[in-house]
Amino acid sequence: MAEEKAGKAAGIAPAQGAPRRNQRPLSIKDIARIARVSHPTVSRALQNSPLVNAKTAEKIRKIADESGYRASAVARGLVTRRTRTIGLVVTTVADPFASEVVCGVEQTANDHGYSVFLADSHADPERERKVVRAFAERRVDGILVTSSRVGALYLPMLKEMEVPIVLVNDQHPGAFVHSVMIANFEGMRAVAEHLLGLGHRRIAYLGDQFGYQSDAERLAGYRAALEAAGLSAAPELIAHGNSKPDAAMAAMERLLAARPTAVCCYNDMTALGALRQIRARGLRVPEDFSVTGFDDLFFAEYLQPPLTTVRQPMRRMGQLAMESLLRLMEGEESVPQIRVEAELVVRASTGRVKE
Amino acid sequence: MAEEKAGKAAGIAPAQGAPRRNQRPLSIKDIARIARVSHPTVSRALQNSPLVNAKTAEKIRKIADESGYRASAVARGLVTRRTRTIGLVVTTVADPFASEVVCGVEQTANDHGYSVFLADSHADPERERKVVRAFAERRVDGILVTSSRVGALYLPMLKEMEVPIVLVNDQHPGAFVHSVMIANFEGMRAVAEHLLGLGHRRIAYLGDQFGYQSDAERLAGYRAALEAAGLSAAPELIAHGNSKPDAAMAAMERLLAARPTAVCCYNDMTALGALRQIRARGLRVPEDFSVTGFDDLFFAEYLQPPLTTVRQPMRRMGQLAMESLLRLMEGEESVPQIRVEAELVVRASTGRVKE
DNA sequence: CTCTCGATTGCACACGTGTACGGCCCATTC
DNA sequence: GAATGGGCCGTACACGTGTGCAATCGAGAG
Repeated sequence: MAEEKAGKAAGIAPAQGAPRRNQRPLSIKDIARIARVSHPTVSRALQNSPLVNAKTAEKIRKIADESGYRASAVARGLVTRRTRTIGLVVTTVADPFASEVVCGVEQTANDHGYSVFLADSHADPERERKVVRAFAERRVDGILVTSSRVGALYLPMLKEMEVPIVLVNDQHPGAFVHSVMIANFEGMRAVAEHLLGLGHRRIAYLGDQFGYQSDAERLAGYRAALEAAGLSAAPELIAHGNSKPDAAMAAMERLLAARPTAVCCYNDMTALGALRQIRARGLRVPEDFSVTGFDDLFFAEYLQPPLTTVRQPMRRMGQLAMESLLRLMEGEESVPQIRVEAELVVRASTGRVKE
Repeated sequence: MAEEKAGKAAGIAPAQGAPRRNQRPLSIKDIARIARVSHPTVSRALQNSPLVNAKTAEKIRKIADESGYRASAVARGLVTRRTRTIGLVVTTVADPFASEVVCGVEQTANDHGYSVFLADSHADPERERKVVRAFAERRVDGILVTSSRVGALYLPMLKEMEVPIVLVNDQHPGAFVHSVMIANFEGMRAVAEHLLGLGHRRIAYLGDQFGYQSDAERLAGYRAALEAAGLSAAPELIAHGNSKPDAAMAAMERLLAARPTAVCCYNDMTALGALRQIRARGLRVPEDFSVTGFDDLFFAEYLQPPLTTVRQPMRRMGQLAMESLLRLMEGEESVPQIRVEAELVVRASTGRVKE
């Protein structure tokens, strides 16, 4: 374990200046005093209201700009009842899929003048309670969830605060919320068909036990492909991990006992573990065994061999989700559910079945 | 106190209709009316102030709890001048290193009642301006930066808002801020020594042109190891990318012309690209060529072969940074700079030099 | 019985911004 | 010359919470 130690900085003087602790930022009233007008006039001028004389408005804006005045979003939020703030929940930012979505969300949020509160739920009920409480107290205008493990009692809590909610890649049966989803069924069916086309007949499925709707749909896509080829998905060819590589290794070990020649993984993280286990068994990829992923995370094309997978436009999905949320926050009624196409990306981790 | 009827003259219950758009959350005054006390008493009761009678305080808390009251952090922030909010800047959340740090930061921030505003700078000056402006308007209590590409004029802008700042893994010469850093020099020296110990003599360095301080320190560590072994770092054995795999591929191609037998990469992302280029040249790792990384990102041990690298406790570093920021925000004067030890992790991507 | 003091509680502000409303000044119109 | 009206600006609130201060009440002390 790494230990930290205090750097022996040259001198005890972190003193960078005067005690500026009580220095408060200047307010609209300070600007008003300088410009010799009342503060409402300043307020209007800064909003480019047509109610103020063009000349004085210009003067006021100049003063505000030169003095480095920054309007308090806090005070404004209090009176307008809109904070221009959203809450973004993820299971963990450390997951590459979530990171990409967060990136897309943050970008479009900022482009529209919204700031985002980030919260990690870690799939921990206690922490989820705190997140909901925090968002409620912060008076966020909307909520966006990318947590794939939203608990049954979690969403209702969110619901309580009477604010629009958008989910990414998760849709509970009877959900009261909007969502942006990937075409799970079609995507997984496409990889399975790809493997069938390469001659594979014993194809395994390695899912995510916490994948809920997503896992169910992908599994269904896998099943559909097999059945269309006149095969049936044998129970011993199906196992579940938790989207972490080490759990995938364990699950893959069980699957190998059933002698498959290929495996469809729930996502790329799972494929990472599967690949390792397969190699540990002395099998070569793709000569002896084929592996597929889902997501097309940044590392997929840099693996050895590069991973055949299904691409999700993750950043774009974050953007779409945020755009839906923006419309909902504007009061629009008919914001549609969004379904994004998945794209099969064939690389070198899949090959013709060995004779 | 006079009992006020909350209902309007029309007397129609607003609880039914779909348009709950104007439904405002209940305030401290609503609770006060129900409890038949004044609102300051409610305020004090909810703060567990000893100034209110234990019985009434209990009653008030019960009412607040049952009615689902949530204190407005917005209003509180306005009057107390402290929002209990921090701004977190990253170059991009989509980078695994940043994600891990963010995770650590968010966790400890929330544990201390702080919410975090996340902002992506994307190393874009225009976007950086907007981030600073947003944080200033939101009246954040502190700022945390994990952007490895902080521009020269970016930090001064941050400085303007008179708020404590903590940097992670970046330290500008003459910096006015606090920071948490990894032992870049020692870490890179350790991997270089490891390669020297395996008999390598022509060892290349593949850096990050935007790594600034970090790159300079790691390069220095590499140099120090070579010189201690009586070697000198030839210029043709040094190249720079930008921490993205494809740029690393291009840089690695140039390096290979100098016929090295091993390469020290600035970080794991760089190693990803280097590995691919090396293989494209028909070289086997580690039989023909050795590769090392830095960071120990989640995928490092799942690469084929598993990557020898230097571990950074990224999440812990985020935690430490947040803890420093907390102390600074509490007004502590003597918060030390923090330096974290790096740990060499030897795996299979490095081997004895080929005869 | 009166005075004093401590325990509670309410009143009146403040925080920084937005906005309905009224008032002033000046030009135009009859 | 007076009435009208529009442009511009200030006054007076409101938003929801925190806090200094005064007021009230009851009990114990003298």
